[in-house]
Amino acid sequence: MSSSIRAAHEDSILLAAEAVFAERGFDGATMAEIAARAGLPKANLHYYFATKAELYRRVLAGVLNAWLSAAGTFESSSDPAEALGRYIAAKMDLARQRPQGSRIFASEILRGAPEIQDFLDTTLRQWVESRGSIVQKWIAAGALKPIEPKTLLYMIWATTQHYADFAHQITTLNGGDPLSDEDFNTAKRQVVELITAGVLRPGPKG
Amino acid sequence: MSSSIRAAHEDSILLAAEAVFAERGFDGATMAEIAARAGLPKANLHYYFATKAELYRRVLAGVLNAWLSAAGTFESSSDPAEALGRYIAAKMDLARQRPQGSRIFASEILRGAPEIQDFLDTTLRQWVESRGSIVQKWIAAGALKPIEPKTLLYMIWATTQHYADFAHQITTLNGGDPLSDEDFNTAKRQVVELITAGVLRPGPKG
DNA sequence: GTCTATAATCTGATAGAC
DNA sequence: GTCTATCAGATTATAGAC
Repeated sequence: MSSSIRAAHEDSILLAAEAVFAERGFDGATMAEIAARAGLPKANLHYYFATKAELYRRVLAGVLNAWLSAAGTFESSSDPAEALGRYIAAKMDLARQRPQGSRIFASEILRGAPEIQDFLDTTLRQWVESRGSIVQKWIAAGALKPIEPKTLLYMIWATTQHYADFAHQITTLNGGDPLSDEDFNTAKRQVVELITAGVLRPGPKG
Repeated sequence: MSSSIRAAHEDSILLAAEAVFAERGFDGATMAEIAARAGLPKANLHYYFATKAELYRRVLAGVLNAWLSAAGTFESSSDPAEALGRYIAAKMDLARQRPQGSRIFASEILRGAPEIQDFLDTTLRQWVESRGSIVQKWIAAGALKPIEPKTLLYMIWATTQHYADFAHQITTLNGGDPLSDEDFNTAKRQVVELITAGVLRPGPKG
């Protein structure tokens, strides 16, 4: 089945490309390094992906899909602490499990998002508006302190994605060792608690 | 005075280089674009800076100096709310006033910090340890909730630097216009309040 | 579908006249 | 100190045999 060979090779190229783009950025990545890491001759990449930019866009599509999957965990609920906690935890897990995707996204934004401006303008913008409405509803119900919803969202994105994008710095400050699962889970719990404690309106019991 | 011509040209090259490195990253930046933006012929850059890497390192040195300047605002104090609030505000102001520096730093960390590993290992590590001790002291005094100091520091860094590193995304989600001074100052106040409210131990008055 | 050779382009860096 | 011309190397992409 030639189609399964094609699928298998595309997958291994995309996997290698995601790693190289994450480590070197779009301009720093070379087709030669991607080919070497995929275990294929360089010319073979161009058989499956016409250009470096097309390969990059395919990698980005996978990154955005994973982002959307975590974004789907932000659900309306009468309990904002539970809803926010679940979303923050999902974003922390995504940063832990797919750090390369987060780094590629960060690098793309740093460049001015030449390849994903449409995603920002449409999908992301609608998502932010709909989730902003949920936050506004919680505020109106007296469950959250008054706050610009985007400020809260940015803090959640920034903090969770930091564990992927700045993992090298975190490792250095951890004495050279990557965060253990235990340390990461402690951080995840503390991030959830710190943010929810910061936005939840103190109840009548103090 | 040849030395003042030299200083003036070095400054204009460094200024142009900071902009280009921030927009394109190290690999994406070209000496030709830096020269064009500095208003000098390309060969002239090599007269003042032998290599692209040396020019990049000089730019990075300025970035780290600005970072250290803001870091100095984190002082020991009997009032953690005031000390943390001042530090967070200083970091927000730095992100607003020198976004390019923050972006170059982020890009450098994403690459694995090949040029500033020494800074991370020495200066930054000592700074984090000393400030971590201050946070521990506040926790022991019952002023802050128990938390790993690095988790708090990472949240502050991530959130404040997000306003520089992800400014393009923020602009897009703001309808295409950069944040106004008013919106930014509102965000700054809310970030300070959200983080301090999250870590401060509720007093006896609730 | 695979792979070697190579074309075409870009870019960092230098030579050398002024 | 300045600047034009150019070299040398790297990199994307393609040609064409197998």
